[in-house]
Amino acid sequence: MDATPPPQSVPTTVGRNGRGRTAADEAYTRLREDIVRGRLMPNQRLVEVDLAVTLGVGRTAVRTVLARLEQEGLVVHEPNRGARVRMVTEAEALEITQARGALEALAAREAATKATPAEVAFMRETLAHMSACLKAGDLLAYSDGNARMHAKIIEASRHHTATRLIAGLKAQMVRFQYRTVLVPGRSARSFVEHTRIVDAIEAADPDAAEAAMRYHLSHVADTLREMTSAHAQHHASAPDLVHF
Amino acid sequence: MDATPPPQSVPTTVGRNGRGRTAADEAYTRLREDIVRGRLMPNQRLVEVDLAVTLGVGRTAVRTVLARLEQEGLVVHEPNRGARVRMVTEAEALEITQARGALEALAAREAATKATPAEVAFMRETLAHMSACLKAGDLLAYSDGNARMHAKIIEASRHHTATRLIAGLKAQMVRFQYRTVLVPGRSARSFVEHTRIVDAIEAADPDAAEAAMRYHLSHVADTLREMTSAHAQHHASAPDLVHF
DNA sequence: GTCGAGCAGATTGTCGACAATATTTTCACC
DNA sequence: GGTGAAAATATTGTCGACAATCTGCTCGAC
Repeated sequence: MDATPPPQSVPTTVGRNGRGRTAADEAYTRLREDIVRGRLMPNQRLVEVDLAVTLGVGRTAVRTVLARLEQEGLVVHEPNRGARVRMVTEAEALEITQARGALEALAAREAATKATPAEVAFMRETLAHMSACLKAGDLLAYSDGNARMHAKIIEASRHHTATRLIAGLKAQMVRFQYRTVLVPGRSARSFVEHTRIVDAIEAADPDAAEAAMRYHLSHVADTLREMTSAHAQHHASAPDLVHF
Repeated sequence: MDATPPPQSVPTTVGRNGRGRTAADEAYTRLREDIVRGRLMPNQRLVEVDLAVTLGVGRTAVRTVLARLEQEGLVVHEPNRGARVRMVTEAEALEITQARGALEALAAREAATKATPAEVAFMRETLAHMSACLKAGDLLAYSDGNARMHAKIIEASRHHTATRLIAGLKAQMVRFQYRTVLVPGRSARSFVEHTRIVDAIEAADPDAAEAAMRYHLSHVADTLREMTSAHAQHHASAPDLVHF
């Protein structure tokens, strides 16, 4: 009842290997998603055979997947003692936010000299959309627009290294993005800050763009810092969203 | 003569597993070193069986090692086509330097509030040592002191995330550190810049420390930019060193 | 002579089995 | 009844073997 029925081939996820995508890659994507989306709790043990069964691949594949995830910082692995989902403390979350901020400031600077008119136009549209959401009081939609905005700036920077590093940092934070603060009144200020950033990018002024982004992100970090100290007092307070 | 003699155990590198260090870890360290130290050329193919023989481990271990190195950005891996040492272009080197600069600026900021008196003292000593090297014209020794200084600042920041990211970026650059520029007169200015950074850290002034580091690193990036464009003209010019 | 089909050779992807290590349980002894 | 050794269990570390895939080459048709 609990043993894998037959050792007969492996039609589980495979069937047809989706063009160049190996089964291990598939497993990597799936497990990564499970961790990032929070379906696997922090500190939860990751037993190789269990994962192999779940993901429909051999233990070897699971092993390389775990190695990748460890290097990525999503998993910790002690020799002979197995792997666990990495626990990200609030202090670490602050660190990650700071590092991400430093890199996004660089991205903004680069975007100021490299963004195409189409990209700037997209930013303007997003800005308008965000403004509308703000007026309508739809903070969740505002947060989405916010994410799109930052993604566009990063894309416009054409800075492969910064993009890669930011993506990695973001993955470690997703758990926190689901329960981060929206301090009352923060949205309005956030919107103004974003407007300044786009202005600087459109004006092709790298220094101004970097400074504006830095200013914006320092506020985000401050907000996060306040949140964590508040969190220490009354646990599980209001449902929150940080506005980047 | 060329086949591994007997399937008898594996005393190759092992003998006694150096306390918690698995054979795969050993292999990882060794291969990483070989890439970083330049013993393996960029774009060189990394055939799994060959590496297995060289490193004295099985192919499975090699495979996880390659997965880690790929995630780390030292190796590229195409499905069914194997792995190669990643080729870092000069444009990418500039990117990496910029990203590293952004993170080191953050580290300097943190160091300003977290450095211990002992750490500041060490920086002062290093500064004095660098000054002496400069007077003696020993640029190689100066470069060493320079590296120690930056390492100390990063350590003093106690910023685990920034430290980790910087280490990763550094590894990708080592090949370039062996052939980067020392523009005439750069050392003297570099020394002044370092002094300002340490001053700010000692004064526990985060803004000043970050600004000083940013100023310093922008010069490094400029130098690197000039070098790469010059490199395009007359290849393999003077032996060079970049002063961070 | 050039082009494509088809056939080696080499290399990677995947798996199950065995050995080594850590963890838990059992049980004899004080 | 508590304590420690020693077996039993669970899990990871490692390997070789087989299948799938890619690469380069040969060879026949046009």
